[in-house]
Amino acid sequence: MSVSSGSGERLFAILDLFTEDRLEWTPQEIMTELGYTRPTLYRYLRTLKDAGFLTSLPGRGFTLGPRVVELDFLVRRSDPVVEIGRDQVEALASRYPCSSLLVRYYGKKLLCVHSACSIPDPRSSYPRGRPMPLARGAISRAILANLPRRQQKPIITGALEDFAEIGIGSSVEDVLDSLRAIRRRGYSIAHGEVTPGVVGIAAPVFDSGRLPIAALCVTIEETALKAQGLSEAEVAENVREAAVEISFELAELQHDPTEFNDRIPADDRKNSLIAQGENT
Amino acid sequence: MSVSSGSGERLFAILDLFTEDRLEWTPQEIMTELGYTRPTLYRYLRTLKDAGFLTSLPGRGFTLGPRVVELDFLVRRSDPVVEIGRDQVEALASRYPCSSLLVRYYGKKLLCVHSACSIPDPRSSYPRGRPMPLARGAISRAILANLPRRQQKPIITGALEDFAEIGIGSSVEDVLDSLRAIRRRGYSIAHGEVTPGVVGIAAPVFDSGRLPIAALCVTIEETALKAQGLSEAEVAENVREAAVEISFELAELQHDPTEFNDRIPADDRKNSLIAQGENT
DNA sequence: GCGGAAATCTCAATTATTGGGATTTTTGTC
DNA sequence: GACAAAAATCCCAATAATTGAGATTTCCGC
Repeated sequence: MSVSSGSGERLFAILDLFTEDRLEWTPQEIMTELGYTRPTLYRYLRTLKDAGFLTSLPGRGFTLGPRVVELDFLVRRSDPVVEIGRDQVEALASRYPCSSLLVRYYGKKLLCVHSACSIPDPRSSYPRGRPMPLARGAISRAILANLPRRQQKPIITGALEDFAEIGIGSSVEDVLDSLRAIRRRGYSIAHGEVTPGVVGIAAPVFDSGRLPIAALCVTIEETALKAQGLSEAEVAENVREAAVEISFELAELQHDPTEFNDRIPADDRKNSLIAQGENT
Repeated sequence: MSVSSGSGERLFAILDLFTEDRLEWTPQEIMTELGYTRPTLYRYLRTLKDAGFLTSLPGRGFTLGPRVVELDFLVRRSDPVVEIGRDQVEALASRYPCSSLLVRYYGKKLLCVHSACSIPDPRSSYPRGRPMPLARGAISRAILANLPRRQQKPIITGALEDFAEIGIGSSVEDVLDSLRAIRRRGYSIAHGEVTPGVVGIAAPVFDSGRLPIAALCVTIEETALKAQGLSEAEVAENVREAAVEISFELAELQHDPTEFNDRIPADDRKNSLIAQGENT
């Protein structure tokens, strides 16, 4: 679809090399990886460095640079979901021995945008910025269950095995039924789908157009739940309410945007939501 | 010096439009601001959007996108100063009723890379990613005092009025003297330079090459200091020690880099430090 | 200070970017 | 649901900017 040309995209291709398991690249490595010629690559690197997106480590090559940090600050400021959700996230974390996350739905990806943690050594850590797959876990389903059919279908068929394995359903229709139930209930629960022994409890956050744009989630050790004499349903109800509160405040904001000089990003109507963040 | 051409730079010029007081831009506004033609601009916007650096708000134009968030996550992972300093920052915040910051020195800018706060409504808030000027405040001087002469000179002459106003010195030589004292003492203190009534106490963090790459800082209300019966020197001593500890752990890391698969960004030897982050 | 590697420069060829204007898609309104 | 205005995209020839081979300079470790 996208013609994949343009020197801009070749610039960004360099940034795309930097991943969680590879945070440093030497020019030589980039050259062989992307096949750019030497002068060209160095020109690109220079541009990226001047812009602050890369910074050179003395003998080791390049890493991501300070401009990224600066921009993230601006993003935090411009995202009402973060602004509004922060309090709820922290409230949940202090109420239960858990880590609680606010995860935004960006087209094809889930991205944690805020998190808090009230236990010493969390086994599954999802700090801001860490992407998560759109096919596993409570968060995933909280979102998925509330998408319009049109969008559910391709995702489900694309990850049918996953759903079967989890026990959500083995046919598309089965899965849809399960999702319908989740939608009605207002929250989703997952047992050890991401981390063994950890329960995930998530509820959707809606924009004023009834579309799910994020999910609020609490992850808590199964043992901790028992130790505290808590029922999953009880926690879930709190998560749901908190998510509803966030949705409500978001809607309020949109009707009276003076409070916040911004609005929820939502892309082309086609996708009903933002459709970007491709890595390839 | 930089020839300021290249379509890459014109792409980044669009990102540079987004600032703290202007988080949304419509294509029209960008066109008139940067003077790009319509098809070109839309092409650029598309590239930026596909890369996830921008996202379109339905009727309102564009904002910064999720890719920024994702990249910041990677930066946090790759920056040992953050990784190591986090604990010290939080320890200071919990010891005093203050906000404590870890600020990195990026060539011409100071950028907060981590902060913690232990008071309800901090009057001067410096969360991660917010840049600060290189000519005012305790942080500034903690860094400046420990730079090699070569680098001090231009900065001092460039902001002589500021220094005079603060009372650091009215001639370059005076300022240098003051800085020498600060260097010897190991920390710097500023009274209400950034926010009236708030004291800033900062100490430098060094990389293994003896160059200041960051500063640890505690900002505390003058009244709070008194109320707690604390002396500035006492707090300062703790800040200094914490900063020394960070420097020490950093040096350790560099000698045995196996613990952390990364190292401190430090640019061309010319500048002894990272020299980028230009906005223009 | 020397030698090898890394980064930058020069400049002509060429390719990919540009932009005027038509066209299509989207959005808001009736 | 349909209409008009605005927004975004498409088309394609002209052209200006990017590209890359190789020479040259700078950097870095010894």
